[in-house]
Amino acid sequence: MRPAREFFARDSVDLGPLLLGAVISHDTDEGRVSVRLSEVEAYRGVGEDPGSHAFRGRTPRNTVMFGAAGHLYAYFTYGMHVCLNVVASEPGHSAAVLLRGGTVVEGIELARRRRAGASDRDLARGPARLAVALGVPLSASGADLLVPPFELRVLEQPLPFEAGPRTGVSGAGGGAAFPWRFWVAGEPGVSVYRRHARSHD
DNA sequence: ATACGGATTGTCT
DNA sequence: GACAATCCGTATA
Repeated sequence: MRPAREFFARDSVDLGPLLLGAVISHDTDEGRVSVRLSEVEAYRGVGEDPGSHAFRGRTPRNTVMFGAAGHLYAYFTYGMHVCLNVVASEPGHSAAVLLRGGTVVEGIELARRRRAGASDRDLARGPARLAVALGVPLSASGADLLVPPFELRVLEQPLPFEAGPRTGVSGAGGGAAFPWRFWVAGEPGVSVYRRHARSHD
């Protein structure tokens, strides 16, 4: 089903699992690519989640996290990668769900071109890879995911899922204190867990 | 104005 | 398993 905006206006930790099995589509003049999500991570807001971009309050970058649910929060990181989030929670709050991985279910030829050299399994397996496969640029941050060129369909019946520590989050936001990484067991689109370089102590 | 490090990935060992 | 790539956002002065 294509959910109404209220569907996204809830705690990101609750929304995350509901996005597993959902299909996100993006249209460009090159065509449509759709990805079925198999892994996500929840981030909460101001003062409550040290791993969140919104932890220290509103800034130019994270402003869209404070806006309406169901919009796209895209950010640039490591000097070269774009990652995508679905904004959750309600206006004035700030929370989002990071799309960490999935499998391409439509437009696989276009996705292969965008991810030249990657195996089919790796096309959208990982947050930055997923953004490339879908062809979503950083400039799309703030876009409403409920209207074209995006489409988001979720399952009527939520899938069983597993939860664990978030990947790549260092410091107080990492580790078992925030087990807000959610994935569908056995799905090929689940990324390899790589402990953050700085979590070795 | 400057310094630091990152919600990652690909390549090499 | 280890490391480089690469540049923007944020904090500090």
